Amino acid sequence: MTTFVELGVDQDIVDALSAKGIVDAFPIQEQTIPLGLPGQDIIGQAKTGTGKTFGFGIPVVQRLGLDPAPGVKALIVVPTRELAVQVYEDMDMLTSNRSTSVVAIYGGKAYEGQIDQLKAGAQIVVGTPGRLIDLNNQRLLDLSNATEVVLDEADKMLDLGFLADIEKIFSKVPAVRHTQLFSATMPGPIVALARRFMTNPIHMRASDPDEGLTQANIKHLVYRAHSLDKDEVIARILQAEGRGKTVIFTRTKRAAQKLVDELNDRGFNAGAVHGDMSQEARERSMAGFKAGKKDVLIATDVAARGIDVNDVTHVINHTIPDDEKTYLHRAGRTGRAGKTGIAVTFVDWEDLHKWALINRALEFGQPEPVETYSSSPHLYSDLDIPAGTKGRIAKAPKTETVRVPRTERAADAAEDGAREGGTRRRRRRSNAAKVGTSFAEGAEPAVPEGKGTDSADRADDGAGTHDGAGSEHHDGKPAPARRRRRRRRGTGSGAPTGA
DNA sequence: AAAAAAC
Repeated sequence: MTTFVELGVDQDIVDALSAKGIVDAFPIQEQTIPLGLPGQDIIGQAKTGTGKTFGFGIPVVQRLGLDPAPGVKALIVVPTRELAVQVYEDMDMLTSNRSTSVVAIYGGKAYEGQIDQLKAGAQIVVGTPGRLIDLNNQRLLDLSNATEVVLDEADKMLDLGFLADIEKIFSKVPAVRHTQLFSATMPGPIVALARRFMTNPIHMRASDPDEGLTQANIKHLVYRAHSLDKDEVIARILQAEGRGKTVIFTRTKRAAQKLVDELNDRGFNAGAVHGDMSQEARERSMAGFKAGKKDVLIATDVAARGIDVNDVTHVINHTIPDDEKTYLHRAGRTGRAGKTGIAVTFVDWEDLHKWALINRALEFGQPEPVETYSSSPHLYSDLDIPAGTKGRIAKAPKTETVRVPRTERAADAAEDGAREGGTRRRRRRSNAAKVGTSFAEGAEPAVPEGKGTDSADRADDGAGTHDGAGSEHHDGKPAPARRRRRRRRGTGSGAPTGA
């Protein structure tokens, strides 16, 4: 571990960090700060929750120096309002021992306060594109001296929904500037596009490219949601012991609202964040969640990126995301700053192709979602994809990846994959083929209703209690239908539901 | 196609 002092960070910034208990630099910070300080353009890529914000933020603050001249000298652009608030708070912390002033500029809020701060001479602006351009058009935000420019969640900022705005913003800042782009995901085509806005950028990756994309601290569990009462199952997960805060993602704003109402009706203390809410209500939810007044947050993908909340132990994908990038960012709300987390994904029947895509892109090596979630609290042993291993199941034998093979062929292939660590490419191809097969089976449920066994479990579960060992039964019968083996696990699985 | 992002 390197300290910030050793990286050449100014003492007042070091003091601000250590006041928050932050002394050692994370790898992405060790790599980018020494380059960012002298003004090197950087594309910084590091996994979720590994400290990218300080990776660009510290150089920005330090490069502005102690120049008291008012006016915007640094611009940090982010994709959502909540992220603007968060990055603003980080920058405000970094500048707490110097006079540099920071302002957050984003929509859904009164203009007045933001304009006042700009007029008062704010030097660092953190904002979302719409309001930034709005105020720039009104000549209330002068970007002509913003020689420090950062795109956070850069791949998102450069995708179609934002690109026109970003081009507009780049046309307003000086041509000679220091430009930093950061994200956990940086697809090749986006990197190529990004170079248009940069000068000889260095692409820094904080991890071995061969390591894969997934965060090693996060365990991924994937369940088929066909004919599953997801609300019920999610409620049960929320009752599991050993749970801290949980973020639940839905595909639509309506689904998010419906779920938060449902969960609150069931007595949970949940909040929502989505684009149909007033900004005030969004921020109330976020603040309540961060402060621990609510321990469940239901969100659309507005909260998929960047949001950093301590002690989120679970991410639940009520609906599977569209692509692997979104999957990675959503899951990355847990397992941050060295902590561990669990990502649970429910795959609806019509979304099997999305799972196939994500499974292949993230190299989970899991041909299909496991059998329907059984409603028992012992879910954590059902499927255990060793993250950060490129899905090389063989490399984690003690993990005992067990699933219910849908066909003999699937079983054979799974064993094949488990045995031969060196055949990743071949296995991946065969996995892809298998997923294709299961998807192509069309009208027939890929897991036949034979999982009625699980339906039975569900019915039993209505009683509310379970014996701790998953291998045991619910109703006196041995668990015959429970075809998968279960493994006792310390957290969450060993305890009664506590319903 | 949804979500996000200005009023």
